[in-house]
Amino acid sequence: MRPRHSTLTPQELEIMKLVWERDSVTVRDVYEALLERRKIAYTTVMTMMKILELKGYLKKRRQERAFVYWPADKKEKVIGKMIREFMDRVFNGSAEPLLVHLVKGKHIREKDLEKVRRMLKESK
Amino acid sequence: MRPRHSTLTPQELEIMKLVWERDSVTVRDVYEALLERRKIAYTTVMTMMKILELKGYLKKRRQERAFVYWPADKKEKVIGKMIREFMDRVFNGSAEPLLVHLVKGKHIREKDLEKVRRMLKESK
DNA sequence: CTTATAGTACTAAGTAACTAGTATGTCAAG
DNA sequence: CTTGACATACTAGTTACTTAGTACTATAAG
Repeated sequence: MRPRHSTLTPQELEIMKLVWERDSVTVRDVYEALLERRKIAYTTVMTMMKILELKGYLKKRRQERAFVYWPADKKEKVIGKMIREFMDRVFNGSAEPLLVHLVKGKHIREKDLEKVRRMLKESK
Repeated sequence: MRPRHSTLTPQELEIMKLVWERDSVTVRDVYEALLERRKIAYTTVMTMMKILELKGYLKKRRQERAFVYWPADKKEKVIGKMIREFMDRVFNGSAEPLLVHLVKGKHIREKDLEKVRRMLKESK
């Protein structure tokens, strides 16, 4: 049996990002935002948001005829879990090799490095 | 249509880690290593490794009766791509918010922070 | 009132991911 | 020579993920 994704799937994340940007949304709001990037059906978005509600990422209430959805948790909390899951899966749970990759690899621009240096100085 | 995973799936990664640890392996090697953690069928491992070869992550040659597999790319390269994919998907491609999460969140132990400070000092 | 619009509910279906069974062939032991 | 061990090849099934069509309902416009 295939295990269920413990965090947001790619498409779910794409929708959640839009919701977090807007605090509360209708299916139509998300549909129109997604349409600007790619072809997608209204009912597809509806299905995805129903799943997100089922999984506990969205809450909803009726407002007139349509449902209004809003995030159940703060973005930082959910993203934090995704980072944790990634570190567990890829680096067996330790952050250090991830940091080494980020610093040694070409992943970071100099501007970002400077910001991290300041953050680290503050958290000393 | 559902898009194919551009990087290693969780189960694929689990196998690749074992291969990288050992340089070259048979299906049986991987099978026995996986068995120590969970119940799995020999043919399941074989299928997965065939897929990994098909996707270009493994190479193989016949050695006597069995195939011997070895990694097509270095671990650092593949993991680097996974980090890049993660940053793209979750943070729209920028490393900075990931670093902020790592430093501000509870993800890093003090010992690791110290190591990063040293690394950053050297890369100044 | 009829019709267009906009929403939900329900159903369906394709593909990737994951798992494993069955068939087949080869080699070594007895 | 038969049998057991062990390898691959082929086939197949389940579930998650993703997408979307169709039916139905309620509201608003003409």
